[in-house]
Amino acid sequence: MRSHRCGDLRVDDVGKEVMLCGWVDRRREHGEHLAFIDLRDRSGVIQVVVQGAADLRSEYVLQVTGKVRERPSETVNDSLDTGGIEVEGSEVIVLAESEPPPFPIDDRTDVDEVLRLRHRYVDLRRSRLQNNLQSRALVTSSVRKAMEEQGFMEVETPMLVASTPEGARDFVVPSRKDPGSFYALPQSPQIFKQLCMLGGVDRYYQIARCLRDEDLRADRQYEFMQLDIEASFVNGEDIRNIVSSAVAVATEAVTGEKITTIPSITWQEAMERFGSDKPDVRFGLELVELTDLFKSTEFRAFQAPCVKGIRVPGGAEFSRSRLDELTDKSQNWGAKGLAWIKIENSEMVSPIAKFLSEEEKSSLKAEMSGEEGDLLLLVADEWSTVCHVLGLVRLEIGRPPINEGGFHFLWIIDFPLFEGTDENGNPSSSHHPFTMPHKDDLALLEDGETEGIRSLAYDLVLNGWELGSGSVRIHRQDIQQRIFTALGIEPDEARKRFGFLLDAFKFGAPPHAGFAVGLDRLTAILVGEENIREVIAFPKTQSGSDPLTSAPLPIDDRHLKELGLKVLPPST
RNA sequence: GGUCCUGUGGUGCAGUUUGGAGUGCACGCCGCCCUGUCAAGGCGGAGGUCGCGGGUUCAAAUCCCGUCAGGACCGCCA
Repeated sequence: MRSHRCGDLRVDDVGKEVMLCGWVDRRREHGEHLAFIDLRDRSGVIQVVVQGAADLRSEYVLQVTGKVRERPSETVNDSLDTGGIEVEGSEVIVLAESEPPPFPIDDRTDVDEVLRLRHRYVDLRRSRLQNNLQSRALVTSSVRKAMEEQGFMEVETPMLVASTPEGARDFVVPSRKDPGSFYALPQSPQIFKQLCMLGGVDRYYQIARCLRDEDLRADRQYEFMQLDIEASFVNGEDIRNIVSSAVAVATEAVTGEKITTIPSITWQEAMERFGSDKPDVRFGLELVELTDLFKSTEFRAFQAPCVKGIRVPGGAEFSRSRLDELTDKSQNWGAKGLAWIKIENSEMVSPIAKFLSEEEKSSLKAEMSGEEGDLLLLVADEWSTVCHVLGLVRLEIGRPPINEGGFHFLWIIDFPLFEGTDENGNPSSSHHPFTMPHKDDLALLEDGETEGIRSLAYDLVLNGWELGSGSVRIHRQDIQQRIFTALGIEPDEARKRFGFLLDAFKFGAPPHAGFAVGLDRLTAILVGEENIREVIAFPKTQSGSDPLTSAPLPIDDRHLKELGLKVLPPST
């Protein structure tokens, strides 16, 4: 139906007879004698000149036959790639008419997102999404190539799997043949990729769809894509090098930026300095350790296991309402309060100034390198609360837009093996129960310790977003048994929950390790989008609905009955 | 489960603080004019459940309560 794409034509094509197809992007009519039509397809826009009246409207689909000609020099449009030429339309066929679109197909209008999602097929015509989807395709094709070149083999794993009690809430699929039983949709191919290693696949990868029924965020959808990787006879560093080169290839493909080495810091350091296990290192405002300084303070609020602060250069200008807002948020995030101190006219100006001794004030200023005009923000509490809250305060105050400051990849290593406790008071795995403990901490595990044990788990972080995580897996049954014991999982229970996997490990398990990279997030950051919905063709809203198809929807009773299901009335 | 923000012709906004006639701006739409525009231009016109429900008031887009939808975040996400 067409000989060329609109945006591909150049001055070299002058004189050619072409046939183009596309949408009416914009029209400029000059009465019954002359009209200019900007014809748009995926490649771009070209001006079609029509002699005589043209009864065309926005978004009509046209097939245009005509000759490419150079524009008169005074009418060249430098802001268009095709601006030096135009097509003299000799025949214009309307392939489809269009009602006026529900919103403008341009880049200037910031349209309500529900409207965009309801008419996503129209939204997709806009260059923002066209470009984003193109970049997304570039990410997947380039990482595929990178993985293949490193000797990885793509293996597909099932979408209908057994539900496991670990991790996120599962999406479930009722079994028709076995009413009352359910498949789960995979949260990740974790088990299967490890089984691939048992199966001698050696180097596995997959661009895998993962599903988790947890509340959505700007960087979270129910379903998302991962570059999933597992390799045998490698250590964690090998895996990190493999992943580093894959994301570097993707970054260069999309942005042209070369990523050479990706620095590593330990989880401990990330928490101490940035109050986060996914630090955004594009800006300062690092946390300052102040616990010792207030060791014997008279001020009750600072008599806590941990005190840290952030120095905000120039922050003395913060208004009272801004500080109150920060305090409210800090409390919402779990702190008892947020202490603020302004350094004005060489004085420590603060509601709490009177509770601090002169010595405390001067050493605080020195410790935090406080200068005239600065604001000092302090939190005192348990170590984890202090880090968590100040980490969020830091982002609230200083975080730049996602597309500023380049691409700061960072490896976070030496995660703790356990974190928190479950409802029975047993420690929980911070990554998953098959994560290999750090070899230097194996002795602690022997002693029945759980606190302070590091694991061979690692995360990849980009500009403050967790891009993915992975670990060295346990391939020895004795160590696995120790972990289950530490987690309070009895042998019977372990057999029930992970029996098939434990069985598999009896038959010659190679040492292996793996990783998974969130491709929606990677793509979003590479194209400078704050929200992964902008790099997904058909995303869901924050409440998990799809305004286009109205999913989720009830199903009829006959269908329910066939599946052996009954819907309870909404609880009140 | 929680905190905060948003909802006004088809679209994007202003108006809400301090209640007084559906008032305004830009784009789009419809009609007419226009032979070199390119976010074309000129003239004219149509288009409104101010998300929804209730309350206060002589009077509510505006104040109060509730609710729905959307968004950001905390919890949650091995």
